Amino acid sequence: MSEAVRKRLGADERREEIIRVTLELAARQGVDDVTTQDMAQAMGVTQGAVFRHFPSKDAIWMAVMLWVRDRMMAVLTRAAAQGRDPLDSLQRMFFAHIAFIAGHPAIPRVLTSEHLHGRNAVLRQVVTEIMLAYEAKIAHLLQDGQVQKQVRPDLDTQAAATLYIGMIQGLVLQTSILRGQRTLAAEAARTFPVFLAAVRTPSPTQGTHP
Amino acid sequence: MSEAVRKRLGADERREEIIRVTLELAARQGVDDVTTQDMAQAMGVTQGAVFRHFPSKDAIWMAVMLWVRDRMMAVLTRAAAQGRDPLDSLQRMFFAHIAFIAGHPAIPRVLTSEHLHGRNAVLRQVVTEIMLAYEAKIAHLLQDGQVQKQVRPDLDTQAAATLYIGMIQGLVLQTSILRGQRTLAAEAARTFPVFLAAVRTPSPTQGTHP
DNA sequence: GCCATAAGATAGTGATCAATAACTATCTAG
DNA sequence: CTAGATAGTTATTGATCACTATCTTATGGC
Repeated sequence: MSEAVRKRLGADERREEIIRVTLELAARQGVDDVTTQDMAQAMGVTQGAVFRHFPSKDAIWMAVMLWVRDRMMAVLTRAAAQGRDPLDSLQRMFFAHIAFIAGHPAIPRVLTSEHLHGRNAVLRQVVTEIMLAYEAKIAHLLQDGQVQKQVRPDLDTQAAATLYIGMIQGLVLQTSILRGQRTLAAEAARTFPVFLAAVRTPSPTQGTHP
Repeated sequence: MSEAVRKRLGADERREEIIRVTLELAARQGVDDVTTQDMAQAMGVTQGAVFRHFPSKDAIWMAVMLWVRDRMMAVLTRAAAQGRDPLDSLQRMFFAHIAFIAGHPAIPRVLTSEHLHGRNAVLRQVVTEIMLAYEAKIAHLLQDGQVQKQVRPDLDTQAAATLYIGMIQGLVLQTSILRGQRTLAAEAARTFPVFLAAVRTPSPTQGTHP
Protein backbone atom coordinates (compact mmCIF):
# COMPACT_ATOMS: atom_id res chain seq x y z
CA MET A 1 0.00 0.00 0.00
CA SER A 2 2.99 2.27 0.52
CA GLU A 3 4.06 2.08 -3.11
CA ALA A 4 2.37 0.21 -5.87
CA VAL A 5 3.02 2.40 -8.89
CA ARG A 6 6.81 2.52 -9.30
CA LYS A 7 8.17 0.20 -11.93
CA ARG A 8 11.11 -0.60 -14.14
CA LEU A 9 14.03 -0.14 -11.77
CA GLY A 10 17.63 -1.04 -12.45
CA ALA A 11 18.71 -4.43 -11.16
CA ASP A 12 20.75 -3.05 -8.26
CA GLU A 13 17.99 -0.71 -7.14
CA ARG A 14 15.42 -3.49 -7.41
CA ARG A 15 17.57 -5.80 -5.34
CA GLU A 16 17.87 -3.10 -2.69
CA GLU A 17 14.13 -2.56 -2.72
CA ILE A 18 13.41 -6.26 -2.36
CA ILE A 19 15.63 -6.32 0.74
CA ARG A 20 13.87 -3.24 2.06
CA VAL A 21 10.31 -4.44 1.61
CA THR A 22 11.25 -7.88 2.93
CA LEU A 23 12.40 -6.31 6.19
CA GLU A 24 9.27 -4.16 6.27
CA LEU A 25 6.97 -7.11 5.72
CA ALA A 26 8.85 -9.27 8.20
CA ALA A 27 8.32 -6.62 10.85
CA ARG A 28 4.62 -6.40 10.17
CA GLN A 29 3.59 -10.01 9.62
CA GLY A 30 6.46 -12.15 10.88
CA VAL A 31 9.50 -13.57 9.15
CA ASP A 32 8.04 -16.88 8.06
CA ASP A 33 4.80 -15.42 6.77
CA VAL A 34 6.45 -13.26 4.15
CA THR A 35 5.75 -14.69 0.71
CA THR A 36 7.33 -13.69 -2.59
CA GLN A 37 3.83 -12.62 -3.60
CA ASP A 38 3.77 -10.20 -0.67
CA MET A 39 7.12 -8.76 -1.66
CA ALA A 40 6.05 -8.26 -5.27
CA GLN A 41 2.78 -6.66 -4.24
CA ALA A 42 4.55 -4.25 -1.89
CA MET A 43 6.71 -3.12 -4.80
CA GLY A 44 3.97 -2.99 -7.41
CA VAL A 45 5.34 -5.76 -9.61
CA THR A 46 4.28 -9.33 -10.24
CA GLN A 47 5.51 -12.27 -8.21
CA GLY A 48 7.58 -13.74 -11.02
CA ALA A 49 9.59 -10.54 -11.32
CA VAL A 50 11.15 -11.17 -7.92
CA PHE A 51 12.93 -14.24 -9.26
CA ARG A 52 14.62 -12.26 -11.97
CA HIS A 53 16.72 -10.64 -9.25
CA PHE A 54 17.23 -13.53 -6.84
CA PRO A 55 17.62 -17.21 -7.71
CA SER A 56 15.63 -18.35 -4.67
CA LYS A 57 13.82 -17.08 -1.62
CA ASP A 58 16.66 -18.25 0.61
CA ALA A 59 18.96 -16.04 -1.43
CA ILE A 60 16.76 -13.09 -0.54
CA TRP A 61 17.02 -13.91 3.16
CA MET A 62 20.76 -14.28 2.80
CA ALA A 63 20.95 -10.82 1.22
CA VAL A 64 18.80 -9.44 4.03
CA MET A 65 21.12 -10.92 6.63
CA LEU A 66 24.22 -9.55 4.98
CA TRP A 67 22.52 -6.17 4.73
CA VAL A 68 21.69 -6.31 8.43
CA ARG A 69 25.20 -7.43 9.34
CA ASP A 70 26.87 -4.62 7.42
CA ARG A 71 24.58 -1.78 8.56
CA MET A 72 24.42 -3.04 12.12
CA MET A 73 28.16 -3.44 12.59
CA ALA A 74 28.76 -0.04 11.00
CA VAL A 75 26.31 1.63 13.38
CA LEU A 76 27.71 -0.14 16.43
CA THR A 77 31.33 0.55 15.56
CA ARG A 78 30.63 4.21 14.94
CA ALA A 79 28.75 4.55 18.22
CA ALA A 80 31.47 2.81 20.22
CA ALA A 81 34.17 5.01 18.69
CA GLN A 82 32.54 8.12 20.18
CA GLY A 83 32.81 6.84 23.75
CA ARG A 84 35.20 8.47 26.20
CA ASP A 85 35.90 5.21 28.05
CA PRO A 86 34.92 1.53 27.73
CA LEU A 87 31.69 1.74 29.69
CA ASP A 88 30.68 4.91 27.89
CA SER A 89 31.32 3.12 24.61
CA LEU A 90 29.26 0.19 25.80
CA GLN A 91 26.38 2.46 26.69
CA ARG A 92 26.53 4.26 23.36
CA MET A 93 26.62 0.93 21.53
CA PHE A 94 23.64 -0.28 23.48
CA PHE A 95 21.44 2.69 22.73
CA ALA A 96 22.60 2.84 19.14
CA HIS A 97 21.57 -0.79 18.82
CA ILE A 98 18.20 -0.10 20.40
CA ALA A 99 17.61 2.85 18.10
CA PHE A 100 18.58 0.81 15.07
CA ILE A 101 16.22 -1.97 16.06
CA ALA A 102 13.44 0.54 16.69
CA GLY A 103 13.91 1.74 13.12
CA HIS A 104 14.02 -1.78 11.72
CA PRO A 105 11.94 -3.95 14.06
CA ALA A 106 12.35 -7.08 11.98
CA ILE A 107 16.10 -7.33 12.53
CA PRO A 108 16.14 -9.35 15.74
CA ARG A 109 13.41 -11.60 14.39
CA VAL A 110 15.34 -12.33 11.25
CA LEU A 111 18.52 -13.10 13.18
CA THR A 112 16.79 -15.38 15.65
CA SER A 113 14.31 -17.04 13.31
CA GLU A 114 14.61 -20.77 13.61
CA HIS A 115 12.61 -21.00 10.42
CA LEU A 116 15.62 -19.55 8.62
CA HIS A 117 18.71 -20.84 10.39
CA GLY A 118 17.11 -24.16 11.28
CA ARG A 119 16.76 -25.24 7.68
CA ASN A 120 19.59 -23.57 5.81
CA ALA A 121 23.12 -24.26 7.00
CA VAL A 122 24.64 -21.26 5.19
CA LEU A 123 22.15 -18.86 6.76
CA ARG A 124 22.90 -20.31 10.18
CA GLN A 125 26.60 -19.82 9.56
CA VAL A 126 26.06 -16.11 8.93
CA VAL A 127 23.94 -15.74 12.04
CA THR A 128 26.55 -17.55 14.10
CA GLU A 129 29.27 -15.23 12.80
CA ILE A 130 27.24 -12.13 13.60
CA MET A 131 26.44 -13.36 17.12
CA LEU A 132 30.01 -14.38 17.94
CA ALA A 133 31.45 -11.15 16.54
CA TYR A 134 29.01 -9.11 18.59
CA GLU A 135 29.68 -11.07 21.73
CA ALA A 136 33.42 -10.71 21.26
CA LYS A 137 33.00 -6.97 20.80
CA ILE A 138 31.17 -6.68 24.11
CA ALA A 139 33.57 -8.93 25.99
CA HIS A 140 36.51 -6.93 24.65
CA LEU A 141 35.00 -3.64 25.77
CA LEU A 142 34.47 -5.10 29.23
CA GLN A 143 38.06 -6.31 29.38
CA ASP A 144 39.22 -2.82 28.46
CA GLY A 145 37.04 -1.60 31.29
CA GLN A 146 38.81 -3.97 33.65
CA VAL A 147 42.21 -2.60 32.62
CA GLN A 148 40.95 0.91 33.35
CA LYS A 149 39.55 -0.20 36.74
CA GLN A 150 36.08 0.75 35.55
CA VAL A 151 34.84 -2.85 35.53
CA ARG A 152 35.12 -5.30 38.44
CA PRO A 153 38.28 -7.35 37.97
CA ASP A 154 36.53 -10.58 38.94
CA LEU A 155 33.82 -10.21 36.26
CA ASP A 156 33.33 -13.10 33.84
CA THR A 157 33.31 -10.90 30.76
CA GLN A 158 32.12 -13.70 28.50
CA ALA A 159 29.13 -14.40 30.71
CA ALA A 160 28.44 -10.68 30.97
CA ALA A 161 28.39 -10.46 27.18
CA THR A 162 25.83 -13.25 27.14
CA LEU A 163 23.75 -11.31 29.63
CA TYR A 164 24.09 -8.16 27.52
CA ILE A 165 22.78 -9.88 24.41
CA GLY A 166 20.04 -11.49 26.44
CA MET A 167 19.04 -8.08 27.73
CA ILE A 168 18.44 -6.89 24.19
CA GLN A 169 16.59 -10.11 23.38
CA GLY A 170 14.37 -9.70 26.41
CA LEU A 171 13.57 -6.10 25.59
CA VAL A 172 12.65 -7.00 22.04
CA LEU A 173 10.52 -9.90 23.20
CA GLN A 174 8.62 -7.77 25.69
CA THR A 175 7.82 -4.99 23.27
CA SER A 176 6.94 -7.60 20.67
CA ILE A 177 4.42 -9.46 22.80
CA LEU A 178 3.15 -6.50 24.82
CA ARG A 179 2.75 -4.40 21.71
CA GLY A 180 2.14 -0.77 22.36
CA GLN A 181 1.95 -1.17 26.12
CA ARG A 182 5.69 -0.63 26.43
CA THR A 183 8.10 1.16 24.15
CA LEU A 184 11.49 -0.28 23.37
CA ALA A 185 13.45 2.88 24.09
CA ALA A 186 11.82 3.53 27.45
CA GLU A 187 12.30 -0.02 28.71
CA ALA A 188 15.85 -0.02 27.44
CA ALA A 189 16.66 3.14 29.37
CA ARG A 190 15.36 1.51 32.55
CA THR A 191 17.10 -1.83 32.06
CA PHE A 192 20.58 -0.76 31.04
CA PRO A 193 21.50 0.73 34.45
CA VAL A 194 20.68 -2.62 36.05
CA PHE A 195 23.11 -4.33 33.72
CA LEU A 196 25.69 -1.63 34.39
CA ALA A 197 25.47 -2.35 38.11
CA ALA A 198 26.49 -5.92 37.41
CA VAL A 199 29.76 -5.03 35.73
CA ARG A 200 30.83 -1.74 37.29
CA THR A 201 33.37 -1.63 40.11
CA PRO A 202 31.62 -1.13 43.49
CA SER A 203 30.81 2.37 44.71
CA PRO A 204 33.79 3.78 46.76
CA THR A 205 35.70 6.17 44.47
CA GLN A 206 33.47 5.26 41.58
CA GLY A 207 35.57 5.44 38.43
CA THR A 208 33.26 7.07 35.94
CA HIS A 209 35.68 9.74 34.69
CA PRO A 210 39.22 8.38 34.82
CA MET B 1 10.60 -43.67 14.51
CA SER B 2 10.29 -43.70 18.28
CA GLU B 3 6.87 -45.31 18.23
CA ALA B 4 4.87 -46.25 15.21
CA VAL B 5 2.92 -49.28 16.35
CA ARG B 6 0.71 -48.15 19.23
CA LYS B 7 -2.88 -47.48 18.33
CA ARG B 8 -6.37 -47.12 19.70
CA LEU B 9 -5.83 -44.88 22.72
CA GLY B 10 -8.54 -43.25 24.75
CA ALA B 11 -9.38 -39.68 23.76
CA ASP B 12 -7.67 -38.13 26.77
CA GLU B 13 -4.52 -40.16 26.36
CA ARG B 14 -4.40 -39.39 22.65
CA ARG B 15 -4.77 -35.69 23.34
CA GLU B 16 -1.89 -35.87 25.80
CA GLU B 17 0.22 -37.75 23.30
CA ILE B 18 -0.48 -35.20 20.57
CA ILE B 19 0.74 -32.46 22.90
CA ARG B 20 3.81 -34.50 23.75
CA VAL B 21 4.89 -35.29 20.19
CA THR B 22 4.13 -31.74 19.12
CA LEU B 23 6.61 -30.44 21.67
CA GLU B 24 9.10 -33.10 20.64
CA LEU B 25 8.80 -32.26 16.96
CA ALA B 26 8.93 -28.53 17.62
CA ALA B 27 12.22 -29.00 19.41
CA ARG B 28 13.71 -30.99 16.59
CA GLN B 29 12.49 -29.18 13.49
CA GLY B 30 11.17 -25.81 14.63
CA VAL B 31 7.72 -24.68 15.69
CA ASP B 32 6.41 -23.60 12.33
CA ASP B 33 7.66 -26.65 10.46
CA VAL B 34 5.57 -29.11 12.45
CA THR B 35 2.76 -30.45 10.26
CA THR B 36 -0.22 -32.50 11.34
CA GLN B 37 1.23 -35.22 9.12
CA ASP B 38 4.41 -35.16 11.22
CA MET B 39 2.42 -35.46 14.43
CA ALA B 40 0.41 -38.39 13.13
CA GLN B 41 3.49 -40.17 11.87
CA ALA B 42 5.25 -39.75 15.20
CA MET B 43 2.31 -41.45 16.88
CA GLY B 44 1.78 -44.17 14.30
CA VAL B 45 -1.65 -43.01 13.16
CA THR B 46 -2.88 -41.28 10.03
CA GLN B 47 -3.11 -37.53 9.59
CA GLY B 48 -6.89 -37.41 9.68
CA ALA B 49 -6.95 -39.01 13.11
CA VAL B 50 -5.38 -35.91 14.62
CA PHE B 51 -8.46 -33.88 13.80
CA ARG B 52 -10.71 -36.24 15.69
CA HIS B 53 -9.13 -34.90 18.88
CA PHE B 54 -8.59 -31.26 18.03
CA PRO B 55 -10.81 -29.05 15.87
CA SER B 56 -7.86 -27.23 14.33
CA LYS B 57 -4.09 -27.00 14.42
CA ASP B 58 -4.29 -23.76 16.38
CA ALA B 59 -6.27 -25.65 19.02
CA ILE B 60 -3.32 -28.03 19.34
CA TRP B 61 -0.93 -25.15 19.89
CA MET B 62 -3.29 -23.67 22.42
CA ALA B 63 -3.34 -26.97 24.32
CA VAL B 64 0.45 -27.09 24.16
CA MET B 65 0.69 -23.59 25.62
CA LEU B 66 -1.68 -24.35 28.45
CA TRP B 67 0.28 -27.53 29.16
CA VAL B 68 3.50 -25.53 29.27
CA ARG B 69 1.96 -22.86 31.46
CA ASP B 70 0.68 -25.35 34.02
CA ARG B 71 3.82 -27.51 34.26
CA MET B 72 6.14 -24.54 34.18
CA MET B 73 4.41 -22.57 36.87
CA ALA B 74 4.18 -25.66 39.06
CA VAL B 75 7.90 -26.33 38.73
CA LEU B 76 8.85 -22.71 39.39
CA THR B 77 6.57 -22.33 42.36
CA ARG B 78 7.83 -25.54 43.94
CA ALA B 79 11.46 -24.50 43.42
CA ALA B 80 10.90 -21.05 44.88
CA ALA B 81 9.18 -22.48 47.93
CA GLN B 82 12.33 -24.38 48.91
CA GLY B 83 14.43 -21.21 49.14
CA ARG B 84 15.70 -19.97 52.50
CA ASP B 85 15.51 -16.32 51.46
CA PRO B 86 14.38 -14.31 48.41
CA LEU B 87 17.64 -14.49 46.49
CA ASP B 88 17.99 -18.17 47.26
CA SER B 89 14.48 -18.68 45.94
CA LEU B 90 15.35 -16.69 42.84
CA GLN B 91 18.38 -18.83 42.22
CA ARG B 92 16.43 -22.05 42.69
CA MET B 93 13.75 -20.80 40.34
CA PHE B 94 16.32 -19.91 37.76
CA PHE B 95 18.03 -23.28 37.72
CA ALA B 96 14.72 -25.10 37.90
CA HIS B 97 13.65 -23.16 34.85
CA ILE B 98 16.88 -23.97 33.02
CA ALA B 99 16.53 -27.65 33.87
CA PHE B 100 12.93 -27.69 32.70
CA ILE B 101 13.87 -26.05 29.42
CA ALA B 102 16.75 -28.49 28.98
CA GLY B 103 14.23 -31.31 29.29
CA HIS B 104 11.75 -29.64 26.92
CA PRO B 105 13.82 -27.52 24.53
CA ALA B 106 10.83 -26.44 22.47
CA ILE B 107 9.22 -24.49 25.29
CA PRO B 108 10.90 -21.13 24.81
CA ARG B 109 10.46 -21.42 21.07
CA VAL B 110 6.76 -22.06 21.41
CA LEU B 111 6.29 -19.15 23.79
CA THR B 112 8.25 -16.71 21.64
CA SER B 113 7.12 -17.92 18.22
CA GLU B 114 5.80 -14.99 16.26
CA HIS B 115 4.31 -17.52 13.89
CA LEU B 116 1.89 -18.47 16.65
CA HIS B 117 1.17 -15.32 18.61
CA GLY B 118 1.47 -13.06 15.59
CA ARG B 119 -1.52 -14.59 13.85
CA ASN B 120 -3.81 -15.81 16.61
CA ALA B 121 -5.01 -13.26 19.15
CA VAL B 122 -6.07 -15.86 21.71
CA LEU B 123 -2.68 -17.56 21.62
CA ARG B 124 -0.99 -14.20 22.07
CA GLN B 125 -3.22 -13.52 25.06
CA VAL B 126 -2.04 -16.69 26.77
CA VAL B 127 1.61 -15.91 26.07
CA THR B 128 1.12 -12.40 27.43
CA GLU B 129 -0.41 -13.75 30.62
CA ILE B 130 2.43 -16.22 31.14
CA MET B 131 5.06 -13.54 30.57
CA LEU B 132 3.44 -10.99 32.86
CA ALA B 133 2.85 -13.53 35.60
CA TYR B 134 6.45 -14.66 35.45
CA GLU B 135 7.77 -11.13 35.44
CA ALA B 136 5.59 -10.24 38.41
CA LYS B 137 6.87 -13.28 40.28
CA ILE B 138 10.48 -12.19 39.77
CA ALA B 139 9.81 -8.58 40.67
CA HIS B 140 8.01 -9.65 43.82
CA LEU B 141 10.90 -11.84 44.92
CA LEU B 142 13.27 -8.93 44.38
CA GLN B 143 11.05 -6.63 46.42
CA ASP B 144 11.06 -9.18 49.22
CA GLY B 145 14.81 -9.15 48.94
CA GLN B 146 14.82 -5.39 49.36
CA VAL B 147 12.77 -5.69 52.55
CA GLN B 148 15.31 -8.16 53.90
CA LYS B 149 18.22 -5.87 52.89
CA GLN B 150 19.47 -8.57 50.55
CA VAL B 151 18.75 -6.56 47.43
CA ARG B 152 19.90 -2.96 46.80
CA PRO B 153 17.10 -0.60 47.87
CA ASP B 154 17.53 1.57 44.76
CA LEU B 155 17.05 -1.34 42.35
CA ASP B 156 14.36 -0.98 39.69
CA THR B 157 12.84 -4.39 40.33
CA GLN B 158 10.68 -4.27 37.23
CA ALA B 159 13.67 -3.58 35.01
CA ALA B 160 15.63 -6.28 36.81
CA ALA B 161 12.84 -8.75 36.06
CA THR B 162 13.10 -7.80 32.40
CA LEU B 163 16.82 -8.44 32.53
CA TYR B 164 16.21 -11.79 34.23
CA ILE B 165 13.87 -12.96 31.50
CA GLY B 166 16.25 -11.64 28.88
CA MET B 167 19.05 -13.64 30.49
CA ILE B 168 17.10 -16.85 29.95
CA GLN B 169 16.24 -15.79 26.42
CA GLY B 170 19.85 -15.07 25.65
CA LEU B 171 21.01 -18.39 27.03
CA VAL B 172 18.44 -20.27 25.00
CA LEU B 173 19.33 -18.33 21.88
CA GLN B 174 23.03 -19.04 22.25
CA THR B 175 22.68 -22.75 22.80
CA SER B 176 20.15 -22.85 19.95
CA ILE B 177 22.39 -21.19 17.38
CA LEU B 178 25.73 -22.51 18.63
CA ARG B 179 24.34 -26.03 18.89
CA GLY B 180 26.53 -28.38 20.80
CA GLN B 181 29.35 -25.91 21.24
CA ARG B 182 27.85 -24.69 24.50
CA THR B 183 25.51 -26.40 26.92
CA LEU B 184 22.60 -24.59 28.47
CA ALA B 185 23.33 -25.62 32.05
CA ALA B 186 27.01 -24.67 31.92
CA GLU B 187 26.36 -21.23 30.42
CA ALA B 188 23.52 -20.65 32.86
CA ALA B 189 25.79 -21.38 35.81
CA ARG B 190 28.27 -18.80 34.55
CA THR B 191 25.75 -16.11 33.75
CA PHE B 192 23.54 -16.15 36.82
CA PRO B 193 26.23 -14.78 39.18
CA VAL B 194 26.61 -11.79 36.87
CA PHE B 195 22.91 -11.07 37.18
CA LEU B 196 23.12 -11.56 40.92
CA ALA B 197 25.80 -8.91 41.16
CA ALA B 198 23.37 -6.44 39.60
CA VAL B 199 20.73 -6.83 42.27
CA ARG B 200 22.60 -7.76 45.44
CA THR B 201 23.47 -5.15 48.05
CA PRO B 202 27.14 -4.08 47.76
CA SER B 203 29.86 -6.03 49.57
CA PRO B 204 30.39 -4.56 53.10
CA THR B 205 28.50 -6.85 55.57
CA GLN B 206 27.10 -8.84 52.69
CA GLY B 207 23.65 -10.01 53.69
CA THR B 208 23.57 -13.60 52.47
CA HIS B 209 22.25 -15.16 55.67
CA PRO B 210 19.99 -12.67 57.47
C1' DG C 1 14.68 6.26 -35.13
C1' DC C 2 16.47 1.39 -34.56
C1' DC C 3 17.46 -2.36 -32.08
C1' DA C 4 19.67 -5.17 -28.47
C1' DT C 5 19.05 -6.05 -23.89
C1' DA C 6 17.29 -5.98 -19.52
C1' DA C 7 12.91 -5.79 -16.67
C1' DG C 8 8.55 -7.20 -16.17
C1' DA C 9 3.99 -9.72 -17.41
C1' DT C 10 1.39 -13.90 -18.09
C1' DA C 11 0.32 -18.21 -17.10
C1' DG C 12 1.34 -21.88 -15.63
C1' DT C 13 3.83 -26.34 -12.67
C1' DG C 14 4.15 -29.64 -8.93
C1' DA C 15 4.40 -29.88 -4.10
C1' DT C 16 2.62 -29.27 0.39
C1' DC C 17 -0.70 -28.56 3.84
C1' DA C 18 -4.93 -28.19 6.87
C1' DA C 19 -9.31 -29.73 6.91
C1' DT C 20 -13.36 -32.86 5.75
C1' DA C 21 -16.44 -36.54 4.39
C1' DA C 22 -17.50 -41.20 4.14
C1' DC C 23 -16.27 -45.56 5.63
C1' DT C 24 -14.37 -49.30 8.94
C1' DA C 25 -12.53 -51.48 12.93
C1' DT C 26 -12.67 -51.88 17.86
C1' DC C 27 -14.46 -51.51 22.36
C1' DT C 28 -18.07 -51.66 25.89
C1' DA C 29 -22.63 -51.59 28.18
C1' DG C 30 -26.76 -53.97 28.76
C1' DC D 1 -24.58 -61.43 21.76
C1' DT D 2 -25.66 -57.31 19.98
C1' DA D 3 -26.04 -52.29 19.29
C1' DG D 4 -24.28 -47.94 19.93
C1' DA D 5 -20.36 -45.23 20.61
C1' DT D 6 -15.67 -44.24 19.78
C1' DA D 7 -11.06 -44.23 17.41
C1' DG D 8 -8.88 -44.60 13.22
C1' DT D 9 -8.51 -45.01 7.86
C1' DT D 10 -8.92 -43.67 3.18
C1' DA D 11 -9.36 -40.48 -0.13
C1' DT D 12 -10.03 -35.99 -1.52
C1' DT D 13 -10.46 -30.96 -1.55
C1' DG D 14 -9.20 -26.22 -2.06
C1' DA D 15 -5.79 -23.10 -0.99
C1' DT D 16 -1.16 -21.55 -0.97
C1' DC D 17 3.49 -21.60 -2.08
C1' DA D 18 8.15 -21.29 -4.54
C1' DC D 19 9.64 -21.50 -8.84
C1' DT D 20 9.78 -21.44 -14.24
C1' DA D 21 9.07 -21.03 -19.32
C1' DT D 22 7.56 -18.05 -22.66
C1' DC D 23 6.02 -13.78 -24.29
C1' DT D 24 5.97 -8.42 -24.07
C1' DT D 25 7.60 -3.91 -23.39
C1' DA D 26 10.53 -0.26 -21.87
C1' DT D 27 15.13 1.96 -22.04
C1' DG D 28 19.55 3.62 -23.55
C1' DG D 29 23.44 3.55 -26.89
C1' DC D 30 24.31 4.40 -31.60
